[in-house]
Amino acid sequence: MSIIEIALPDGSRRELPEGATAADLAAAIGPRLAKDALAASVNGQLSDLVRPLASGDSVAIVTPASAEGREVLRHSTAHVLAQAVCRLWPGAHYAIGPAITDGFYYDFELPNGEHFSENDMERIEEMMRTIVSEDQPFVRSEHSIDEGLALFADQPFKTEIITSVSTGANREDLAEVDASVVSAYRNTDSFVDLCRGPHVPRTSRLGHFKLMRVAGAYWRGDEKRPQLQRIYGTAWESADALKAHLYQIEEAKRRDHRLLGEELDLFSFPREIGPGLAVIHPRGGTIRRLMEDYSRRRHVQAGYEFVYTPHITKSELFETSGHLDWYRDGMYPPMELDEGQTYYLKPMNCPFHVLIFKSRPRSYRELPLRMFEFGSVYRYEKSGVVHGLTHVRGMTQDDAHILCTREQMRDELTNLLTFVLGLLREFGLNDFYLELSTRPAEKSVGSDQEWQEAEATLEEVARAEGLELVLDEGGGAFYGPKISVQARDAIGRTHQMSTIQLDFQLPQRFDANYIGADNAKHRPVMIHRALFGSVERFMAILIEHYSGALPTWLSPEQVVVVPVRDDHEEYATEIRDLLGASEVRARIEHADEPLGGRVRRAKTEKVPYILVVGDDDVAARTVGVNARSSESPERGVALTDFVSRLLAEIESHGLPEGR
RNA sequence: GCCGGUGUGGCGCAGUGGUAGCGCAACUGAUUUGUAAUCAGUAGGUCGUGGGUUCAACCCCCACCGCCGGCUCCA
Repeated sequence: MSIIEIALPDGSRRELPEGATAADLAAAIGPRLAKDALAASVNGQLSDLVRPLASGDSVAIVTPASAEGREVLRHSTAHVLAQAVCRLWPGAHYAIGPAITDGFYYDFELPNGEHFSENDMERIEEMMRTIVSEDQPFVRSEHSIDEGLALFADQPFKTEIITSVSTGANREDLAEVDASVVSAYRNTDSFVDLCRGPHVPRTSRLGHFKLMRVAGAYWRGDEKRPQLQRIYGTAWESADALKAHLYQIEEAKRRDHRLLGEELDLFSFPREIGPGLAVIHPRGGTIRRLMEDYSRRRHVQAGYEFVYTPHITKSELFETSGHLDWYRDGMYPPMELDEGQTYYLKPMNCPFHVLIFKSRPRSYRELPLRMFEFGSVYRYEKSGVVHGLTHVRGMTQDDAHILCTREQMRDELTNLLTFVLGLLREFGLNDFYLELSTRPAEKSVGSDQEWQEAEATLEEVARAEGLELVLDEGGGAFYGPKISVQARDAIGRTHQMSTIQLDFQLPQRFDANYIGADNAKHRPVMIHRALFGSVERFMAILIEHYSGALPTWLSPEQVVVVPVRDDHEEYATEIRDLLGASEVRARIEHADEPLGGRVRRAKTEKVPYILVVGDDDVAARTVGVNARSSESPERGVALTDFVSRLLAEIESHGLPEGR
């Protein structure tokens, strides 16, 4: 018998008899690996353990506690879900069931127009556990298109997939797959699923899963096609990993800005006003004012000028800008006035700013012209997508448009990116990566040269910042490339923050130009940019990032002074007034209930500093400092020391020196 | 928009085809207190809205509204 040679990830080589499988390889390496092995990665491609290896293959054994391992076991768990549903609802159609981040889903259509309800999850889960305990094998088979169609004759979604495979409709999937063959995985005589694989060897390798929710999902994501029911689940390699994930979900719930917004009395969505339209309460208003004030200050320093524009406009403006052509669905319906004029609420600020630029002839000496506005815009978001402050119908953008010459573009972008990151860091976000969206494949405006130059500049600028850069090939708008700053929050979620967008179209549509040094007309380049994105959404992200415990400089209330008895109130008042004189937001919690209760209230309100003052403090002009950030209170701190500490913290935004 | 869930005093929840309850908050009074809940009392709801079934609906049915989860992470 001949010998094959396999390369292992550590660079070593191992010889195996011909016909050996990845399972054999794992066994040859060690019993523990053999027991752990779920699948294999053969020359970078995931494959089943039982597939024979060829000489020269480089093979890595895939184990459960790895990204690939989880992907495989999640995908296999999805099959178990499908089988469970088919057992409980004979005749059910199953569509697709991939592994996704943290879990899997499967889309179904039940017979007789039946629907899952939330209560069914428990039954299905039970059936899944039965299937796991039956220790069914996953057996791969390969079929011709005709065989495949016969095998899945009663599964319309599967037959559609097979047909699309055979016609090569799904190119990217099949780059390396023979379009005349499909594969299937069989668990039992009665359950087989069309699938590329790979899968775990047996169902007993699964088990740490939980069905999370049921949701509607259109077949192929297309609203015009049938709506299926999607069951989402999560699956992990161990009970502990599952538990940790469920805990993480709980943690995210605890931080939900919608709940904290209510608890901390920051904002609300009165139903009298309408979905996605928030009112910001005084406490939330303080946060927002501080955010905006700080942003304004930074923008002034960075050479921006402030402009103000109306909330509504004649339709003509959005006809010229082109928004009515490609953004109409996102706009509130028009208002028809008596004189036959049509007005729209603005979904974007850019055309207004272009008009300011165009209000008189411009010289190259005026450029770059940087116009900033906290611009409130209204967008008619679909009713199902509005969500807290993050997806609303009325919001305020920290919007600016820079008009500059092409020669200035590079410097502007460079400075802009530094500016953005600097500003975001002041709010305590510090884990970023960048995403560059390049020219879309189909239609786009602007010359090749413009695009290339802009993309190259954005890329260069991104690299100069030394941040991770993710390429979103073809993801730019048709009118220009885009760079977006993504930030990771305290629990590792990423949020798209700032966007910087080049625009070759708008100056052209409005025929905006400037007179150059050569005394000829030139077209300026336009840069759209929002740093917070929407002020409301940014506020929501901060609330979640900090679990509502905003840094002292942003806290609606910074200090609560708690006199022990009411004869300490005079001293407490003095402290409050002293702080007030430095614009510190402080209030007194009067001595009409026990100290513990008053401290507790201030704690639940997440006030950064509670100052307890009693006999000792009045005598020595000290305070007892109970800081939000510390486990135990500090007694006898000199009042002057506390004040200077506090002011320094507020001034520095609580960030370390040399930030 | 579509699918599923949900809607009870300001907030968090209970509740049953037969006159609506608890905790917190609020208000009043007492309590004068050294670091996460002092005690007592009072008030507050046409049970999301509109229809229907019934002798009787918060509960059952229908419609609408709001909110929650999701709706191309692709055999």
